[in-house]
Amino acid sequence: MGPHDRVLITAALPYANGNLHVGHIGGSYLPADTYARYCRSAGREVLFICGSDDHGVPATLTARTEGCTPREVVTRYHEAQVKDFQGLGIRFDIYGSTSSPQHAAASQEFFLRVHRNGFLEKRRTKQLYDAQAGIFLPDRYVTGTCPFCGQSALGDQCEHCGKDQDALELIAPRSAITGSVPQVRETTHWYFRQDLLEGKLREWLAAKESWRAPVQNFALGMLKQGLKSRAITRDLSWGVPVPLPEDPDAEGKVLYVWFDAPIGYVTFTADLLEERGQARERYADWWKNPEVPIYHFIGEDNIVFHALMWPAMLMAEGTFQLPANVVANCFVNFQFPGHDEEKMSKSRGTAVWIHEYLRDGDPDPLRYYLTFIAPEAQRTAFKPDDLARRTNDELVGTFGNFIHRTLTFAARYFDGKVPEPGIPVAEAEEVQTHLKALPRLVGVELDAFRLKSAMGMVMDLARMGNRFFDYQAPWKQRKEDPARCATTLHTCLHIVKALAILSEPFMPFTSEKAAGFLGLSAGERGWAAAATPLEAGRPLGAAEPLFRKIE
RNA sequence: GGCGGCGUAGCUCAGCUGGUAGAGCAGCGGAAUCAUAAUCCGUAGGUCCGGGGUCCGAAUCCCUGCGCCGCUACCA
Repeated sequence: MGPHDRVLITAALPYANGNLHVGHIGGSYLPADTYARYCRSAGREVLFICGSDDHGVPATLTARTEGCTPREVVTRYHEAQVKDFQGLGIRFDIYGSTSSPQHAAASQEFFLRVHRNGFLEKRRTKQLYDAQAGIFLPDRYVTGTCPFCGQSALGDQCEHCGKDQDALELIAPRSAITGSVPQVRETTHWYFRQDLLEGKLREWLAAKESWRAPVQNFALGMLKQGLKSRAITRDLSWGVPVPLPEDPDAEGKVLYVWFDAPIGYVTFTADLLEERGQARERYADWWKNPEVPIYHFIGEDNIVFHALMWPAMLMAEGTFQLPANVVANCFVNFQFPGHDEEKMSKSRGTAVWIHEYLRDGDPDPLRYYLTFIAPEAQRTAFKPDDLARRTNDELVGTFGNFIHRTLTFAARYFDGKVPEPGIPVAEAEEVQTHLKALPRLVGVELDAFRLKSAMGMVMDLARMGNRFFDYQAPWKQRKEDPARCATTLHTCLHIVKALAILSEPFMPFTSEKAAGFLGLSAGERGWAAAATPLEAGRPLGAAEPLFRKIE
């Protein structure tokens, strides 16, 4: 058993205004699912939480374009995302929605506590307003000319000179939504005084020893520059209403998505417990219990929020514990053969969409490949050729082949049963020794979130199996030394069992099939069971190829 | 501009707190035939981006130059 008996794992909330591509999966959902599966296999009590982030401007714009309601937009994408996750075996305990009434209530309560604790400040500001669309424009929806370099720029930042912009300073501003000339209007917003928490945040972050360096460095670097208080309300109709009924300024305002979204993790935890017949309030057993580590899996773009703003929110609220780790991956770029690496992009057609992949692709090879190229420390690129090569060489050739050759051999020459080990053989004992230690070794890597390394150890086991099989040459031993042959197969079957169990976090569908060949019941598939061999006489099922070649 | 990252074999990358360069794939040579021709063995291949410094000793620490990249607060 690992360091903790109970863990709370979250994966970044996908925005419910688009489909998922391999970058999303590799960056956040797959690592989170892999870790969650490992924890479950190791016997820990796990809550694996995710859901769609339904609020925000883009959903309202999509709705406007399509002539439907934001609700319809987010429902459609929410369902599409659920399908994608299921197809890939990403198994959340709950996939909630931030547009639920429960979430609104939870966010409002959180807001009020932060307010009462003195971390909110009301300010009157000027902002650009699109009269034609009838909405205040977020900075990035304003285009114009950069006052610094004279080139065209967006309202939040100039791409040419890199300077931060104040949308109000842009020359000849236009609304990116309607193209009309925006008006300057006054409005009131509530600002979150995260700057008051800089010292506490720095102290908390600096003490983290096991965080990935890029995450910690990045967050500490931001702190060095100083946090700005940040508006956490918006003039929109789609979102969680600001819960200050006695204040006329609050009318028609909602919470900023990045304020309500992370609270979604808490809401969904309560939703899940309710589903399981417990009181919603029991969420506190997880969120306010220092015995339970909370791990947030996110993409690199989210570091600011999860390592700074969200912890600041939790500190300001005052009753929650802070995340134990924020596990961030970098982006995955995309590279067609013969082309330069590019960002995943909808418009340029350089994204591999999950629903398209799943039409004729198997989930496990994608999971395997994404874990192998996982950008744990730096960006990497998704290359279709590379996916095919790794599938064919490593999954078909090494992993699948070892299991298949072992099982077909046992079926043919040992009557489809696990043989009684014959005489002791030194090499077989070495394998036993290795297998005895392996679950723990792989577990150490997983608990340190070195998923690529952990999976590499599992693949190495398959290589070891092939090497052992060839070296022993049971097809020869069978005739010359049947006792040794029995030992060989007994050992190989133990390796198959270990592969079936230890590959589960990475390739759950394959693991399920392999465990089925061995007739392993759910109770026999626990992580530590990989260390012990199959008992002699156990009947084996018929093996079939675990993977098919690509192309 | 500010902050950060990367540059190791033909390719993709490992190399934690400094102690004689590693893996997979591709290449070359061989073995084997139980297996989805899937496997195994052997072999070759690197002034660890350049330059300085610290040290008995640096891919590893410090400085500097070059090249690539990211973030900069609503793209995982």
